[in-house]
Amino acid sequence: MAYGDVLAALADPTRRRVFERLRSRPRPVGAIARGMPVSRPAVSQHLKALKDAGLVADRQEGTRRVYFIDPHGLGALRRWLDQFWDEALAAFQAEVELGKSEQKEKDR
Amino acid sequence: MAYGDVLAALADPTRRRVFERLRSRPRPVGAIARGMPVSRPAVSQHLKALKDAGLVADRQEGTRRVYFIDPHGLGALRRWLDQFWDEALAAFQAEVELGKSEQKEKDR
DNA sequence: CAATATGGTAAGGCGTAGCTTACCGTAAGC
DNA sequence: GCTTACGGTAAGCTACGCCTTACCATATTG
Repeated sequence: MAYGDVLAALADPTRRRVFERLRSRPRPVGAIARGMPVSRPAVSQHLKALKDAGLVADRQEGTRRVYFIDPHGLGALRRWLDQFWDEALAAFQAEVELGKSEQKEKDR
Repeated sequence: MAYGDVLAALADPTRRRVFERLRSRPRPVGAIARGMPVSRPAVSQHLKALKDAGLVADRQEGTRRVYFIDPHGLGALRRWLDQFWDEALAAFQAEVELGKSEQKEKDR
């Protein structure tokens, strides 16, 4: 749920590919693994990581386990990103306004 | 510049801390490293990674090298996130609309 | 022109993330 | 009730990421 965990989860290319496979619609594990360059257990492990990060959720459906996107994870990332963006932009503006004169010793 | 590189760069907690130190204003390497739990060379390596991902840029200033936020990296991440968010939301809506009846075999 | 400050880079060590194979549990189908 | 499909988990290997210590280059200051 923390944005740090979300970033860590999405950093791995294979895991991101698993995640993006759920973008259009929910899928069971087998369907996700099909056509992937790694084994099905690997996909299961990635799904667990994604779930722990709040990026996906799952429901049991007979013998299958269907995974789908959980908005919480991306929501946390989005909030951090938006806030960071605003602050950085403001700082940049301030920097320009000051004409980057004086206070060279503001390094601390 | 690619969002994948941005995610990988921001996944590491220490590197993220380096990055966030530039949020308020530009700083030279020494000022960034001060008070960090890792050595200055480690910070230099993190800065290189951040720069390669398009998250920071730098300018020479006398004997110092001043780093500051580069909007390109976060911009790429934001675009990906927004697009993903829209598509996932639409898919979720569609799923609900269909009342999750029929097409169980749409697994592919 | 020496002495000092600043910071990039190489080399090496260590921990851990991601993969595979093997195994086990559970639900459905005949 | 057996057999088959589906998928989670454990054990073990390998590779790569991050850190440290050394070293070097450049620029300022006296």
